[in-house]
Amino acid sequence: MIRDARVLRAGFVPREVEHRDAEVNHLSSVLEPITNDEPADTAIVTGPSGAGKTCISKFVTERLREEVLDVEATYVNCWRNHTRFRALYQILDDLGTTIDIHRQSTPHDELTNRLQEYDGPRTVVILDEVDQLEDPSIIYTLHDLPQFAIICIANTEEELFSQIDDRLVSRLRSSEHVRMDKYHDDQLFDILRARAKWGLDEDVIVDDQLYRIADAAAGDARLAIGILRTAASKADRENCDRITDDILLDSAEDARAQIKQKSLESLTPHQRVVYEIVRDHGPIGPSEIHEHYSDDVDDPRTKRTVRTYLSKMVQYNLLEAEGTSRDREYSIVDSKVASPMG
DNA sequence: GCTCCACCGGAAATTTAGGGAA
DNA sequence: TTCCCTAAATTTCCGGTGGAGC
Repeated sequence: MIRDARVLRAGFVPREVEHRDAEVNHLSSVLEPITNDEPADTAIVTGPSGAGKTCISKFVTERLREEVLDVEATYVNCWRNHTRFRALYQILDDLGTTIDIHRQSTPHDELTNRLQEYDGPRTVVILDEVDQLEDPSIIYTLHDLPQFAIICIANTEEELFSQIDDRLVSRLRSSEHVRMDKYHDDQLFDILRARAKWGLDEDVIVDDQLYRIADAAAGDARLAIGILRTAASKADRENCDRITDDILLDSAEDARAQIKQKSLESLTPHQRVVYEIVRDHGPIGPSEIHEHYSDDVDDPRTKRTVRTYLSKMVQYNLLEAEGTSRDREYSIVDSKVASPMG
């Protein structure tokens, strides 16, 4: 029943982007100077999750590379590569200049030097989830090098600007800003129908079901496609020739759980223990968290380190904090959005 | 208004981990 | 193996914040 599984994967970039013509054209025009071997402006792409920020950024750069020979592109997920070293390493790795760079014994400056010395084709650097960078100075470094055009992707402008220093803020304010909104239900339906058409056999899923997925996903294309993918593979495993309503209902829950699971996998064992304490006992204050935590592990870290864990998990949207001082309490983020799938 | 105190988070110091060279 | 180097993680220290109780 699954014709082409790639189409249903999260990172898939389609040949045609639906309902984002204005944004695609806007971003293309910002990068346009590159086609004449001239430096391009930095672009900032903002919008809620699942609005298609990553998708159109990759789409536009891929199309650019089809049109022009001497253009490179590199994609950095700053959430996974949140240190300056890892982000720089990822870029240099894509450019093929990391042959003799080793993770542990190469100074930071060496990576910066490599970047400055780079004299290959002009390169578009997509910095996804850029507000997750621990040290945003990498934006500054790249911004100064005419060889690189940067696309900064973040949820909101405020989140991005709150992380970086004033000098850079004033520079970025003059950058081109592509704003994206959540998809409407009918737009999401079109996206799903296109994916179903290429990814699944005919009649595996009916329009009414696609509408219900669009409705349940509340404007989030990543979630919508995740639900479709989960439903298709579930039906495939169960040897059904079409997706039943029961399967669809289960898949909506599973797809949400999967997205959260991905975040949890990036936590260290100690961080995981802290998360589980908050999940089981929350809302709960920091002292109590540390007491439970010290009981649960053999070699507990200090309160200060646990505070760092907690603020990190708040940033990752796994936990939420209420109160500012002595009244502060942590609880897990409730991802159960009312689901109209039934 | 004052003091206490749990908590926050920045900065610097220290420890840990992992790779290369001799 | 041992020594040396560096990034990353952690700890130590500490000033700042803001409820709670008086």
